[in-house]
Amino acid sequence: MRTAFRGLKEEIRTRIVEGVWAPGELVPNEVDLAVEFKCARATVNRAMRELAEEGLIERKRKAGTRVRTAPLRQARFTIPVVRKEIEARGAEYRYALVRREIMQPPDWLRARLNLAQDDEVLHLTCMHYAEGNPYQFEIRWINLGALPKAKDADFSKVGPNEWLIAEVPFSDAEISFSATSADEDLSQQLGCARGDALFMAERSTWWQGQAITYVRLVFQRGHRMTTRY
Amino acid sequence: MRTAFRGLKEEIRTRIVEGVWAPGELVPNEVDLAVEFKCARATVNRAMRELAEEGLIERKRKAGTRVRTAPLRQARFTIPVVRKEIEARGAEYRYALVRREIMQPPDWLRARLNLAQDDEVLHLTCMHYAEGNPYQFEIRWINLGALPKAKDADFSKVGPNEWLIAEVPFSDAEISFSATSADEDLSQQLGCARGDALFMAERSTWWQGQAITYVRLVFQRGHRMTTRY
DNA sequence: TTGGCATTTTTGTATACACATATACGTTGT
DNA sequence: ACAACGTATATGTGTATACAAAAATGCCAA
Repeated sequence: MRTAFRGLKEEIRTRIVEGVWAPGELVPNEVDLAVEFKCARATVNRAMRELAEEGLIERKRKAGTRVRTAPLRQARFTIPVVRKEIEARGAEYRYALVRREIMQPPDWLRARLNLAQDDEVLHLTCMHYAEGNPYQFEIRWINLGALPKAKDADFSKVGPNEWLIAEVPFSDAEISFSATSADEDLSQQLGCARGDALFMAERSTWWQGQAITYVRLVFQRGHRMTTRY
Repeated sequence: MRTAFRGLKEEIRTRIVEGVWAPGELVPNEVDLAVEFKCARATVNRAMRELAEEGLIERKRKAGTRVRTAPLRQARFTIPVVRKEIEARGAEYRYALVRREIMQPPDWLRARLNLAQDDEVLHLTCMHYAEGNPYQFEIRWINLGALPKAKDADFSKVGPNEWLIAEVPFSDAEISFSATSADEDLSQQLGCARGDALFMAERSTWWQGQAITYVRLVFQRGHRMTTRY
């Protein structure tokens, strides 16, 4: 309980999880709590605001603050750079460029990224290894219309992800997770059987309304993405 | 720009994404920004604190605030109740209890939930349908040692998830996502071929140090979990 | 009864001020 | 050269105060 608002937050949190303040019930207002805890209203306000942010309580002017009946369960994932993810586990990271090709985008990609008629794309496939074992297969397309520099970049040593982060650090993205079946290519690269179920992430990235890249990341067999909340 | 700190936040954000303040660079300190924007330092502080929370900038006392070189990419998922998820899309939701059984927990479950020697578990399997089509297969174990009430609950109309949310609304959980291959049971229930790759979520739930439940949620073929960030 | 308006309560935001705390950096002493 | 120490500085937190904005409530009039 180093600081007041933190202590307050925890106190309120325990009162809620222990059921002192039941779901749906009205929590005392800020002024009353400030009196009870002998602090300023601003301090109560900060504690409550953060708890609302976390989805534990619901606040409305005049109506007051109440404990959520159905708590808003939300989990937060940090999307790691694959190299750091591997190194964080104390494993040795290795990268390899598998294929590189400049091409006209297929229709599905043109639609997905909303590309212009004459935009070309750089198509890359890469492998990421952890401790020598296949870890992640990366299939990427980069919009050369938005990022012509990518044509001259050397992706044999540094993966496109890290290159892009250095080049376009702040972008909007849509990410989705799903399962996919290992085709011939995937089973070869990831060292698994054809038809194995693999965890896959797809990400489309934009910067100032322009499509930058679309990537599929297919993980080794048995991969799990975990978080607590 | 309804409120000052929001406007400030957006202004700072654009300066960062547009590259006015480059990655790794020091941004002006709170006092200077307060002068520039003609507001109080507390207002600047709030804007900056939230941006740090979002992973855009990094703050250290005395050292100042700098733009993150590798922006902390983090996505937030709201974990929905399956019924609401389906109804939110305007589809009709239907639920069915497939199996119900009270049993001794298998060893792997005992280990995972850290169960006592004589704890029994309620094993349930259920189906969730959207617009009449299989949507999600639920395989659940509830620790009767912690929640004896569950023995008498009627899970034929309301799914165990919704029952549990009403019963133990605020719990800690660990969730993980992966891919699994459809076995005989899954392919039957979800109407897909054996061996199909399916997206799966697993969740272990605790309340005050006691294991409540472990559940596997296997989704229909082709399911995606998507978010923007 | 019902619709609309004014009142009042509660949270939301902003300000000025104070002090705490971490820590980069320069200074001093060996 | 290097370690120890002190100091300055930027962020972190807390308080008192003020006004704004939303919205539930009650009142009044048609």
